[in-house]
Amino acid sequence: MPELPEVEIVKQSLNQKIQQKKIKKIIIKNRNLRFKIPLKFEKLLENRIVKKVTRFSKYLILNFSDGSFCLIHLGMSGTIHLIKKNDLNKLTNTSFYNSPSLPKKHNHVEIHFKDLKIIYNDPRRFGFLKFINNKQALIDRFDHLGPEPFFKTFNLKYLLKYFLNKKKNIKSFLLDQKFVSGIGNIYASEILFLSRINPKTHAMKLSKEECKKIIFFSKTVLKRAIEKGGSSIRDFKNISGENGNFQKEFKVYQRENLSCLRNKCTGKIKKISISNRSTFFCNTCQK
DNA sequence: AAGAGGCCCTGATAGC
DNA sequence: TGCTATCAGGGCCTCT
Repeated sequence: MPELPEVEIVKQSLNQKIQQKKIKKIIIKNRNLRFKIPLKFEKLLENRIVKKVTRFSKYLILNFSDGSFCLIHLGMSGTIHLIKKNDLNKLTNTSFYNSPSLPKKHNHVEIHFKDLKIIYNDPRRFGFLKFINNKQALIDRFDHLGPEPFFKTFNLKYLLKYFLNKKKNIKSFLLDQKFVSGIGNIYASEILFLSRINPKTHAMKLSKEECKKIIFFSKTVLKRAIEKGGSSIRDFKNISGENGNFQKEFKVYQRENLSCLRNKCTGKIKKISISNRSTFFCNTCQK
């Protein structure tokens, strides 16, 4: 599901709801996520106060008031759901929650606060949660990740140096989190379409101008997607159950055999596989 | 040592 | 109440 824009949407909506709140209880229904959740996890989180929620790349980060953290990665199919305790609950002291959009299966982790809880749901279990002791450990955990497209360090000099003698195709580089972090399979195709670059182009063959376009459109596409609340294909929703809208602006993703949307281009969108990931492009204007 | 490919897992859909 | 194959927003690991 989630590339950088979708995780950013989750971060923003979580921040409005759980900032400065204390974790009352953790309930784990299934520990077997991407990495097994250790038995001590509940004790490590309970009674900590969420100072704020931040994000790096596709990782959500609960920042606790004592300087520790909890990483949340949503993998391919993870979602987070906010459940408010119903007012009725306060009166009757039952455990009735108001939960219109909560899936029936795969609700693996519950984080309870005083008046609400958030639930981590993940059918494929490619995501994970991990407690991190301190700032240095967090920095170490992200050590292998390249800059986000928004960073100043994601610039022409960086690309030209990185692509020197690199035969790998540009589509794979956009998905390579060591090179640039936060872009996933949807936005990689969209960025290359806007840059008019064929996804199979060897990185070392890219001109200076093409590198500039990649930098520019990486920033603008992700920024626009965030403004539109992310992309909702299949099941992405924000934590209140609302869809994003960027999928309505897809130029190539999931548009196989449809006409190219570029002004005056008469091409059709093709779907190919690159490193086992579907890749969409116009073979007329992305030569 | 860069780069390709497999694998972790469930669910939706298409084709037979 | 059909089966089977294919594909899906990610990232880590192994092999060459």
